[in-house]
Amino acid sequence: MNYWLIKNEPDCYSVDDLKRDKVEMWDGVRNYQVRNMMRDDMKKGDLAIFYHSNAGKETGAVGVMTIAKEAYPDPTQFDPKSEHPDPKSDPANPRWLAVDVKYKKKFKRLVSLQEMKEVKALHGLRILQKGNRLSITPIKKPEFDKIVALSEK
DNA sequence: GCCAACGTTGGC
DNA sequence: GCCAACGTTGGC
Repeated sequence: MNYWLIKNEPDCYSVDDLKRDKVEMWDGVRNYQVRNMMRDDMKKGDLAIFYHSNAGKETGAVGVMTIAKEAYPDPTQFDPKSEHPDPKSDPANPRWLAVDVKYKKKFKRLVSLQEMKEVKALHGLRILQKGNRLSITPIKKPEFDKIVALSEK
């Protein structure tokens, strides 16, 4: 059982959108480190914190989702009309992967980035480190639990 | 909107 | 295989 932090710009797709849709294909990942983690380490049933990035005062952890389907070829890489087509990807050996995520819950309140920075137990989070740009990062169970606990305060 | 950090690209 | 240029990310 692994734990993750998955970030996204809420203008693009927010926790409210996931609440409405219940299950969503998490596509558009075009970073090799993230792809490798999806391929090698993401298992069905894993839990993930939903994090809103680039959202001003609303930046932070907003909810929980589960991995509903393990990595499979991301169809958007072959769609010229998608946001991130990759003409160099070979359909016989797709370069990019997607997973399905399922809505679990929306936090009663935002756990802001600033608040997470002030909590010692969360200092190991890669999301808090300068220059971190990975859209999906592994976290530890105590970190996951701490963020959930903060949301219930 | 600015800018620092980082990944990717492509010329050599 | 190096590295400068470029594009993107994301906090502020």
